[in-house]
Amino acid sequence: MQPDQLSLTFSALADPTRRAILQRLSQGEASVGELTAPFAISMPAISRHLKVLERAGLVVRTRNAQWRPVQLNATPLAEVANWVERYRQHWQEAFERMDTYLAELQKGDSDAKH
Amino acid sequence: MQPDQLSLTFSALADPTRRAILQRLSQGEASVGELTAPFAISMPAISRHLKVLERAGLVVRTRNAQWRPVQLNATPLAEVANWVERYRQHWQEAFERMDTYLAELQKGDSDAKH
DNA sequence: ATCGTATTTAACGTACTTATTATATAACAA
DNA sequence: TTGTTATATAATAAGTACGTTAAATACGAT
Repeated sequence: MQPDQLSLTFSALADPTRRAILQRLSQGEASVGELTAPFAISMPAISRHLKVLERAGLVVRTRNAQWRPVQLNATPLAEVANWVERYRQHWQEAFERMDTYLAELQKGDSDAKH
Repeated sequence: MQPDQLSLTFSALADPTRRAILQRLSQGEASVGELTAPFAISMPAISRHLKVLERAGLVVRTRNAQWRPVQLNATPLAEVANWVERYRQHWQEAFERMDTYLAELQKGDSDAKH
């Protein structure tokens, strides 16, 4: 049973190296070597990360001589945005409750000074 | 090296069972038994999923007699929304390019009929 | 105390993830 | 052809994930 697209996307995003790769690619395509440079891990490791991103549809790879430029494909992120939006109301309410609570705490504090 | 919060959140969301649990909880708190019922997996398995969600801060658990009601905490999703928003422009452009391409294809088709 | 219900933890198996180093492949250049 | 550069794959190892069943724990009721 292969995972659904959304699970594939979330799982690809669950690694900071891969998110950094996506961020780099948001500024334009890059070769595997260029993507490896900023990290302290080997090129094969990056190559595997790229495979994960590719399987999730988050990058596409072309070919240019001995380089294999990697490009961002952000379209799977639309589904992520849709999914998370359903919870916006919930977290906003939670933050409001937190604010109210902190304000109450503050009030209690200044009362205590008297 | 423990994972950062965002990785923890994405990784918790990368499982369809856990996402279904969150959806259920968005309608109100539930016991572990209630959360297990809709699934074809054992209660210990659900209990583990809940532990993952708890570690990611996506649920909180209270206590009520022998029940341990689980509640949604959507606040970590705010960070997810922020992260993904940075790519909105990219996927919108990609969809536009796709639309343009499909329109071109369509035009080519009708041309071909002549 | 003992029993029943709700839930967690333990023990275990299997499969996946992620890294490493060493080797293979692909394309260009001389 | 031979060498150089860029990248991928193989082999291996350690750690994590996720499911199962069986046993432990926690609480309430009798």
